[in-house]
Amino acid sequence: MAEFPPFAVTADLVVLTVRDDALQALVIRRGEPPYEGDWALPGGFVRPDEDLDAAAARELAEETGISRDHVHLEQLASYGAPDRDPRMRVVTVAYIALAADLPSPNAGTDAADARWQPVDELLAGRRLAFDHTRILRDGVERARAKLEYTPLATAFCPREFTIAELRRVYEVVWGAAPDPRNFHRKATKTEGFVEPTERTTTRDGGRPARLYRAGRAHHLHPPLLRGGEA
Amino acid sequence: MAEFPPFAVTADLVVLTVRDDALQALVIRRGEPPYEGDWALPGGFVRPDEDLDAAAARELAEETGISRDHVHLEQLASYGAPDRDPRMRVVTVAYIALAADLPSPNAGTDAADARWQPVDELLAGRRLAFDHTRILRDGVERARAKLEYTPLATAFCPREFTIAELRRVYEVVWGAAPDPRNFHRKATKTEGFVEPTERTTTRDGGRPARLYRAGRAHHLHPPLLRGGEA
DNA sequence: ACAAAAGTGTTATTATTACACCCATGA
DNA sequence: TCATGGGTGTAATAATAACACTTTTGT
Repeated sequence: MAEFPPFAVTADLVVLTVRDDALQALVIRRGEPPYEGDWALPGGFVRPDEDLDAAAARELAEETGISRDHVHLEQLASYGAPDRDPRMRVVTVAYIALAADLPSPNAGTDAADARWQPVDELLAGRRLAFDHTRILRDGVERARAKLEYTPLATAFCPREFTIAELRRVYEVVWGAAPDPRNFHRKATKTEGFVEPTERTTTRDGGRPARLYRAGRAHHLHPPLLRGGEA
Repeated sequence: MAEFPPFAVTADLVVLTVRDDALQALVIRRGEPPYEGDWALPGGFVRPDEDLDAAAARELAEETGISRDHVHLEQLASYGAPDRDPRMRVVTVAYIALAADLPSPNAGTDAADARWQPVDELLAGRRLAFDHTRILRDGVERARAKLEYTPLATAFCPREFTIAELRRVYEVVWGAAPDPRNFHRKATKTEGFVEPTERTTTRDGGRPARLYRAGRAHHLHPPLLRGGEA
């Protein structure tokens, strides 16, 4: 029908992991203008016959080699200010991807230079290309909020993990450490949060810790609340 | 940059209100193919120099006459399956708009026929055009979830309202009635949820009820939880 | 006086917090 | 045996849920 203004549509990714006791995001150095040489979030054009989620999964695989089975991938929000890209009118559908610390930091084929960087540094000091600082901030806030009332923290852990490893996710993402003893009870007794295996490990030192897998719940009841807010 | 696949981008709206003791959504009858004669969510193309939020606010004003100051408007999600519109490749950025019951049900200039309809009926029986049933379902679920941990229920109330009116929002949106006495305490004592005025009303019958205004908080601490979930 | 809805008090149950303390391993 | 972290017990506090009861209006 009729006329309509043409837009470019991209899928961009806030890929988060817990690495070296910090929440880190994947950033890619731009090889061409605009913002040449600056760091940016990974992403690219949605193809003509591709759904948005599929585009995000494809970009994730291209830039990191992570397959869709090993991440939590969810749509974050869309960004479409008229001047956000000086070349043309672009609407970006942003996704967050949460993954366990990965074997290879950057195994991309597409990216000239890709690396993990702590989100605190990315949000504080340097500027990312386009409005990617804003997108990253929104993605981190989404992840922080969802740790409260969903079992999403397990997405940052390998397939089998100890309660202490799960707790470290909360420490790092929230920047505040829950009490280890109370956290243990909460995690093991909240229905569907984690499921025990028969195996144990001593990789964290001390007494052997039981290994768990992610449970089946989509929500935590009751939630794990951070302290008061404003 | 160079080549990129062109997309049409629309902003569509899930406009919700509490009306006749039911959660209702605004739907518009389509005057042309495809889906001619079917009901659809209001919305339209984003203009070449318009931000996404501005497009949503403009469509809302055009279809309902509601100004941005009198609604809660927030981005919901984007939908871009390749075949969701048979005419062309369209990505829709969906918004939810929550408003108090309105003076005029439909005062649109754009819409041939617009009306409020209970979301239960829209989600159960009839089919909306395109993937709008899915979008509506997602929007309703977002609203339900946010009532738990934000003061968003006040968005469904007029500027001054009684605690009973606020409680009826929860009754209708959740389909479960909180205890009036406990709800009263929770609403009045949770920091920033509601603020008392000097005025009272007897419009609900019985003893006069104090009128309140929406508070300044963005989150409820502690949250108002629905019963258990799966 | 009565119905109807507002609002307060009280108690049992449940969840959170802050610890003391024991357990099982490696060195 | 000691250090290290895993895991359980317990008591104080806070939040929730259920419901008796008083208050203030309209009719």
